Amino acid sequence: MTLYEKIFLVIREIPKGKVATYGQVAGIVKDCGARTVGYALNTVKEGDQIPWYRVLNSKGKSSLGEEGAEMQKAILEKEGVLFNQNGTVDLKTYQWEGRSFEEV
DNA sequence: ATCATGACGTACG
DNA sequence: TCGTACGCCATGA
Repeated sequence: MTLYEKIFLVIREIPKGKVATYGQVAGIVKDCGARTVGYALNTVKEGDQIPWYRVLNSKGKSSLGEEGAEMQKAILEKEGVLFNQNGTVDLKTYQWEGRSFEEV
């Protein structure tokens, strides 16, 4: 199993209506840094069934461009995640309490 | 095997 | 408080 697979497995565990940060995922999948998580998501294809939109940076905002961010925002709102005026997510409210990779 | 790159994070000015 | 600089690790050429 590659590191990406691990990352994807963890991200798939993010429940609907919750979000996680790159750093958090990196912490769960300890064999990598935050950048690797983002890089992994970048390689995700559309048919991979990965809820990439539930992963935000430490600011609680999408790291994509404006366009991607808006799309992501739309999807998340559809799942019940509310955004602030500045387009960020309230992490202390919606951040997923991820378990260790071992539990998965 | 090496070089350059990328959806991040933290420290410092 | 905001902006910039540097470090992190795995992947693809």
